[in-house]
Order: sequence, then C-alpha cells, then structure tokens
Amino acid sequence: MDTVNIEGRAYHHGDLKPSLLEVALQVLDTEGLEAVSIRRLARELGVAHSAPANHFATRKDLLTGMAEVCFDELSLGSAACPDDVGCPRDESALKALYRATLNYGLRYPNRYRMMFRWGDLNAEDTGLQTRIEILYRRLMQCMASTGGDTPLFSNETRAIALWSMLHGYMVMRIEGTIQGGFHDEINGMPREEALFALLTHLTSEPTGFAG
Amino acid sequence: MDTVNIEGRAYHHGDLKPSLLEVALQVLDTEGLEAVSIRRLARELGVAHSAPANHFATRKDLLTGMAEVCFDELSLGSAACPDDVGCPRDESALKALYRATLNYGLRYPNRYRMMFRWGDLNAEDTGLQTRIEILYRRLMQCMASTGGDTPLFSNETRAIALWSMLHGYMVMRIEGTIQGGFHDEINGMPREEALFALLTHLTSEPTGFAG
DNA sequence: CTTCTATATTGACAGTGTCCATATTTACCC
DNA sequence: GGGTAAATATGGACACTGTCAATATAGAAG
Repeated sequence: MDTVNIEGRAYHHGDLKPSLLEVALQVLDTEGLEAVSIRRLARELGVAHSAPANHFATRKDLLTGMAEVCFDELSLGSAACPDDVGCPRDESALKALYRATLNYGLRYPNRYRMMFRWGDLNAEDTGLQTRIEILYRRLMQCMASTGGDTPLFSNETRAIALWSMLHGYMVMRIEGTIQGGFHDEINGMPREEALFALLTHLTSEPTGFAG
Repeated sequence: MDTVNIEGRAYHHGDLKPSLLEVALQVLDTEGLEAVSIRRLARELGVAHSAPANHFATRKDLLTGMAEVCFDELSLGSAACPDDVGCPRDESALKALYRATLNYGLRYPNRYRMMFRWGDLNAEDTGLQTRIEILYRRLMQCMASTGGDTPLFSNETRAIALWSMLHGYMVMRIEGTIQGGFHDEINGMPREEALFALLTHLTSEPTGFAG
C-alpha cells in the first residue's frame, strides 16, 4: 500500500465512521457524556481534529448516531432476552421488554441517559424516530395481548402509563434522584419484582370485578 | 457613594449571588441549558468573568443552586395549588401534587429537565437532598391516606411507582421522545386526565375484591 | 485606624465546536 | 488503462468555554 506517509500513518483512516461510534460509546461508558468530544475521539483514533466532520457534521449528529446504535442494541435485547441475564425464554413479551430495558439501563447507565435526552439529539432524525416506534409498537402488541376484552383503560393509556413508569424508574435510579427513599427490598420482594408485579396488575386489570 | 470607578461601574456588585441565579434561570428558560455559562452570566451582569467563582466555585455548583430554587418553587406550588391554573382547592393532596408537577414541568420544561439530571448536579449537596425528601415525604403521606387498610402493594411500592410514572411521563413529553405515539385525547379524555385516573386506580386499589 | 475577610479584577491556560482553504485518496465513467 | 468528480483527511483559525492564580478593592469587626 502506498497510502502511508513519512510518519507511517495512513492518510485515510478508511473506516472512520464506525470507529468513531465505537470509541465514542467506550468513552461514554467509562468517562461520561461530557468526555465525549469530537476532538478527543479524533485524538484517540490518531486522526485530524476535523476529520470526524465528514461523518458527523456536528456533535449533536454524533450523539444521535450513538443513540441509534444503542437503540438497536436495546431492541435486539428486548426481542430475544438471552438466558445469561437470568431471563428464561418462556416469559411473556412484556416481561422480556421490561427486563431487557432494566438490564440495559443498569449495565450502561450513561448510554441510557443519552438515549432519551432527545433535546440533546436530532429529534427530527428519522433513524431515531423509527427506532423508538419499533419499541412502542412492540409495547402496544403486549397491551393487545393482555388485559382481556374490556380493559378498564385503553391500550394506549396503559402503554403510555407502563412505559412512563418504567422509564421514570430507570431515570431516577440511574441519576440517584430518590436514592435515599429507595430500599433494595420492598415487602420482602426485590424492588424491581415488586414494581413489575404492580405493573402487571396495572396492565392486566380487566374490569375491577374479576379479582 | 464612592464605590464608583471612572467608567461609572461599581466595583462590588453587592448582590451578585441572587442576581446570578435569576439571570441563569432566565437564560435557561429562553435559550436552554447549554447557553447557561458562567462567563455569559457575568457578561450579562456587567461583571468580570471570574466574579461568579466567589459564589459558585464551579458550573456544577451553579446548576445545583438553580435546581434548589426550582425545587422550592415546585414545592411551594404543590403545597398550595393556586386557582389560576384550574386547580380547585378541595382536590386531594395527591392530585395537587400531580397537577403542580405537571404545570411546572410544562411551563418550565428546561428547568424540569435540569432539576432531575442529578448526574450533572452535586448529588451530594444536602440542600438538594432535603428538597427531594420533602417532596417524597409528601407523596408518602398521600399514600398513607389512600389505599385503605390493606392495600395490595406497600405504600413505598405505590409511591415509587406513582412518582416514576409521573416523572417518566413528564420527561418523555418534554423531550418529545414518543411524541409520535401520543394523542391529545385518549378514549375521549384529555391525556393527563386518563393517566391520573389510571394512577388513582393504581394507588387506591384496596384488595382487588372491593370493586 | 487597622486588620481581616469577602468580593471583584485581570491574565493565563487548556480545551472545545465549527468553519475554511487545501491536500489526498477513492470511485466511477469513458 | 486514464481522467474527472466525489469522498475523505489535513492544518489553521476564531470565538467560545471552565478553571486556576495573583492582585486589587470594599466592607466589617476589632
């Protein structure tokens, strides 16, 4: 190859965009979102400070690209919740979604924080929107398959309520907002189990008379 | 006063700390969190770029101070929900808390976003912790006064679930996360009303047999 | 009046995002 | 193959940013 200059460094990186995303996520995990700077990544990859601009025009675009990768990961994990995180395959789709989100958020808290800060992302980006819609559609399918024929609340209401509760819990847990009020166990149950029980009770409540 | 130099500018501002908070919140509301920079505020107040350091050592401290002000405002609003936002005084304490949070978050979305980003704040700051605890205690009181004698879930579980749902809904609404999936009306009910109904049903569920 | 502390000033440093003109490489078309 | 156009990388520049240090002034307390 003659793409090597005097210093033994290739002029073209050749695979910069995916490399940027990879390093960016690594920095995000280990040092937080503030440490994810375009120049830092360029330095890390031995490339000019302005090279990433060809692939991500602005920092917002970079974060958006990162979020897309993360949503794909979460989506994949929620579709087929693997066994190695203690999630047997015969669980309901709803519980798989619940556990996958919980697992992903607790394993990659900085990613989770970033993924849902759409104010810091390109909210108009269609890639982001379609990825959210995939998750939302899957949640709606879970609603359609639970709650009986005449649920007390509409599928949409229950879906929004359920996702809101899950997301709110994740955010406050990750940010440490009400850490003081949190106990690891509630009524002798692991906290997340108690919340899922309540959540299940909430979403499957048929009419209020069926016990 | 002889505290005036040649350019007609006082050496000491005299009231810098509260002024900083005031301008900071104004900038936050109108231009977003990124625009809130120490130097910008100093410029705005006609003061040296390093003057704020005497009152807020770091930007994190500044944001923490701002959040404390906001929590005080929210706390005040939730204690006595004023009439001018369509909230009659005879409502239950829980609904007052619910509506106050909803109103504050929708009126000041940027403030709400900042208040709960404890990763960007001094989470060890006691002022922040005590303010959150005030809200959490008030919520727990609401739980104690609802749900009957033998609720299906503990007060703590219900409190966390309720707050999680409310907070998660606020965040996703403000960030525009699932805006596509949101409709203004659900089953002919305003969206927030439907969610509150579900939430009330959730928190007041006595045993599952009482209808 | 003197002294001590709080507050404000100027200057500096390293880091950042973003734009620009330039250089190189790759891809594609003839 | 050769030549042209597009993609990609470079280095420089500008205006910001937070934070630190040394200095100067104001106010309060003795």
